[in-house]
Amino acid sequence: MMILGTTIKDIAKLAGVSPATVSRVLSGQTDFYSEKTAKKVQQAVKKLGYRKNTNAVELVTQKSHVLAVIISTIQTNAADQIINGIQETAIKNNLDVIILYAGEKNADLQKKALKTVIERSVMGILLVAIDLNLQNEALLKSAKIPFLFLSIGFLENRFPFISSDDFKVGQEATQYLINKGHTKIGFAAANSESNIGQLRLAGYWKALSQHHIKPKLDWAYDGEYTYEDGIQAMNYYHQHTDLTAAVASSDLAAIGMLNQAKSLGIRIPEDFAVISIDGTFLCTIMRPQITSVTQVFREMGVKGVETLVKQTSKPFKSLYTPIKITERESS
Amino acid sequence: MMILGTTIKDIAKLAGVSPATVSRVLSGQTDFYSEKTAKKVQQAVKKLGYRKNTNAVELVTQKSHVLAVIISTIQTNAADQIINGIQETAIKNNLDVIILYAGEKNADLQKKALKTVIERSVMGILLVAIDLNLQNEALLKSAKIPFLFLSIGFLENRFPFISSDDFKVGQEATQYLINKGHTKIGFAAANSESNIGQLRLAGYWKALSQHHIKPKLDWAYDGEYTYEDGIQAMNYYHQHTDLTAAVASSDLAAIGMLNQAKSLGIRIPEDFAVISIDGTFLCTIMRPQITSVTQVFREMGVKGVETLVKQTSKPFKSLYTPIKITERESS
DNA sequence: CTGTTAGCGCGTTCAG
DNA sequence: CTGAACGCGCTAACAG
Repeated sequence: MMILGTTIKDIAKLAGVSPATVSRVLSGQTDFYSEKTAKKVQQAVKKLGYRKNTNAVELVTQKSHVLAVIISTIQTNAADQIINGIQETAIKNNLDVIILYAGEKNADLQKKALKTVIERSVMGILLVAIDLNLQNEALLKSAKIPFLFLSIGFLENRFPFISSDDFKVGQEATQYLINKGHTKIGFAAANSESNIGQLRLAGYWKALSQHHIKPKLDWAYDGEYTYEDGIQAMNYYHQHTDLTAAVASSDLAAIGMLNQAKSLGIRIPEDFAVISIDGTFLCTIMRPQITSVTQVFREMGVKGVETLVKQTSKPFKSLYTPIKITERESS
Repeated sequence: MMILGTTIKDIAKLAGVSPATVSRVLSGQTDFYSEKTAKKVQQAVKKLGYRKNTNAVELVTQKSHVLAVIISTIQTNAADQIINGIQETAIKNNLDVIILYAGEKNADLQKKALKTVIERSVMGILLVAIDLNLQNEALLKSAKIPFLFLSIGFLENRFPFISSDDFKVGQEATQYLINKGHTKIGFAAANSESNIGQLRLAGYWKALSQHHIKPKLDWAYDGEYTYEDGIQAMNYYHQHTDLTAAVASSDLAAIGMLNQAKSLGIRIPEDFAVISIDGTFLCTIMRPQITSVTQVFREMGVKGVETLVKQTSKPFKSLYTPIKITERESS
């Protein structure tokens, strides 16, 4: 239920001017009205408690200042960092930000979120860690609203994105462990069905092969970034392999590995080294602190908004943000 | 920039009917049109790729199906649970949810978020862990939009809210430690300037006094729910007190205490017991796992939406959600 | 069952 | 500098 408020007509009447004049004053069009009328209008506004009707404004102007962020369920604060970057940059550009949750692998929720923002004709859409199904891809494209994927990359530039180079992520993580003297290196919670997972695995294999290491098939343990997947991976490694180190596909997965290692009496990093992918605050509050391939999530958000704002008619160029190894205590 | 799409007029023309009929078909008003016309309309829609203009709809109907959630960046672990509850319940009630970040103690950001949702005349506003300043309180009230605070309570029913009973939170946490045999009990990162902090402290003192324990002034160590505050509290306790246990005002603060204890060679729980307030997943991934006063954040979200939906003209009744002690390894 | 008319609140011509 | 008139896209009221 919407409560009808005072309109520019009401305040026009009270101020003794026309609605058009009120509109000019309120939308801050300098030099199109006299000081005197401006004051009259502002007094009337204060008295009646006017509030703008954005629906009407956007309907007539055919423009929106709203930037929509569609996000999948947050498990770590990676998304928090991205959102902080988005928010800050949006403010600089005079944009309002609305965030919609699309759940996790829930096509219906995704669709609902997409429809919501499309039907409101937002000025742009940022998709954070969203894995769209085909139908929703079509929906997104048909809307003709500028959009950009964040923290998720695509092959062959299927969609514009800003993310880490996940091949390099896998490669550098593995290279780091090799440099530490390891030769039997796993990849835990690899998520091999996703683009990201495949790219990281490819990087992992590349690094191994560069050092003439032949990975066994079960060195890559599948999973989905979760704490539980980390636990299971460590369990499996312990029972079935002689690995001495592993890359974990997320901070949370790494924590699962650490905890399970402790349960099994495996010392980290003496018996087993772990490097995680993400580098959120979780890495620093764990003991041992977790070495990570650190992604610059905040920067993804910043760059994402900037790209959308500078948007011309030509398509976006996708962009890789830098990664770095942050050495801590788990390796 | 908004791209003009096809309107009901366009599809009306193609289908050979009037815009009103198109509107009826599209808004699913059953029994107000024939099968035949419905089909004609739907074909035209498919061909032209129509998408609804929600601004126009809301402008004319004076109604919105959008529920706005304003959220602060603090407590983001808990906020996830609240949002899940909100989202799920919103879907059941055919509501769209938009989330706005209001930063942390940032009056300008708060104001911006409030204005954004107010000027869009959302059907309701849920404020999650938001501490409004006076000016923004006035803004919120003046909007005449139903609202509700979540996870934050007020004295004297100044605003409607759904939260844990923070007096009880402080009292039961303390009582738990007393039951464990402790008599020298601190309260870390107490946040004594906030309503919540004061209520919890009051509960803490009550529990102590019920057992004839006279707390020293410096047993309550101030702070703001953060990891760093937890570290500092433990440091202080170690240097200046002979406490054997403490309540931590958040899971993150508790983690800070645990880590600092480890650095100082203090064993948890043998030398020092900790119970944290919140009970998010952080408690279970730490080693030792952290005993907590567990709040039902998800339920706050569910109840919040339900309350807003059932809203009549009379004011909300505020509501306490249950708490429980979840014993783990830190005590 | 369907078309016509009117108007939601606002910004924007176009005259004055 | 200001007002009158128009229309954004849509639904609701009222006829037919």
